[in-house]
Amino acid sequence: MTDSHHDSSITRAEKAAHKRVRALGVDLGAMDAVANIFRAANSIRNKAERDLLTPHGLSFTGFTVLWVLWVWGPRESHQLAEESAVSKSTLTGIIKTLHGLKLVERNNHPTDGRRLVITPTRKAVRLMEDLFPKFNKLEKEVTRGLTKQDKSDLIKKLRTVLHTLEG
Amino acid sequence: MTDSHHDSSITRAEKAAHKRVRALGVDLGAMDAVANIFRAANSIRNKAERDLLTPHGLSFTGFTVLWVLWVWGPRESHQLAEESAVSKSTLTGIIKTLHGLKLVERNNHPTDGRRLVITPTRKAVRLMEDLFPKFNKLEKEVTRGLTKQDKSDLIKKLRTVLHTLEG
DNA sequence: TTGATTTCATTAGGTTCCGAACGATATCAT
DNA sequence: ATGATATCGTTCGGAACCTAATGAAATCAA
Repeated sequence: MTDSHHDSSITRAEKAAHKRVRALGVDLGAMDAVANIFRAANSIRNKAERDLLTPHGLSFTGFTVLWVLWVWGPRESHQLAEESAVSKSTLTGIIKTLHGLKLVERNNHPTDGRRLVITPTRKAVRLMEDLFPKFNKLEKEVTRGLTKQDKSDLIKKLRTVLHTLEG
Repeated sequence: MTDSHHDSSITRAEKAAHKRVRALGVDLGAMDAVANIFRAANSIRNKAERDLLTPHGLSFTGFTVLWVLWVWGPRESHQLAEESAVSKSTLTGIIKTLHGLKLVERNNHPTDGRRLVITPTRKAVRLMEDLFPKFNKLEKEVTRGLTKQDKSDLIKKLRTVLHTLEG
């Protein structure tokens, strides 16, 4: 039997891992579930950066921040950091990079001198209108092995995990 | 459109995203599937670093590299980089850090002067024997909202995505 | 009004992360 | 043999990423 047969079977790495931990009373289902979440996230991220983002000078996180601004409109720094799932100090650097690319404006809050309001520029809006459909095309491609129902089930299970983590 | 509420739940973010892209002929299922893979991976990673790894001076990637060495035994650099899903240059830095922690040895390849063989130390093996069951406990906790069958389904769908990416 | 506290963003210091360029070694062609 | 090519790991330059410390501004106490 050759490996030309395409399915979603266990990998060599997983077999080796099972062998290693078999004696330790480990929950293999939980282990493989978490490991595959990481693998999928890394693979998709790398592909998106390579095929789509790097040619535009954007990192994945930079794209995420721009996406949040595109969806929600102007945001204060701390909100933007939270929605983008990065620390405030990381956001400071990202904003600096995006500002250098003329993709965001930094404005003082009208009444509170400590706060900063980040606004996407017209250039950023145009970029996202071009880039996001391409990104979604990539999302569609990487999930093309799943039916609509499969995707719905996958989303539901991942939300369950997220809910557990937040609870 | 002005919102003074502060209820940044996932549902809210997803609703806003849907509203933003509704007119663009986007595949919302693919979008949410990918977004939730990223969210789950980030959350689990952050929790593992915070609760388990940072107290031992390990980064998540450092832990991953150690895990690969623990499962497979001594590896050459390029194999180790590939199994750990990092670039060669990143691995150089990680190995430096792990070497500083006395968790790996760096040995020349017996016949090929270019190659490097990385070996986990006894200290590393002891550390993993202590750490991995705790890590698995965390994996069990974050997936406790899923039945065994749920986890099996989740794994299968993620493998399908990975296979699509590799094909 | 001052001083203490809180709440913002930034800076400081360090690791992780990448691609590209680099030296060193091995291999291949002639 | 010897020059060209390929394959190693490292270095370099720069961005991303974190926590802790700092600076700046608002708020609270008295």
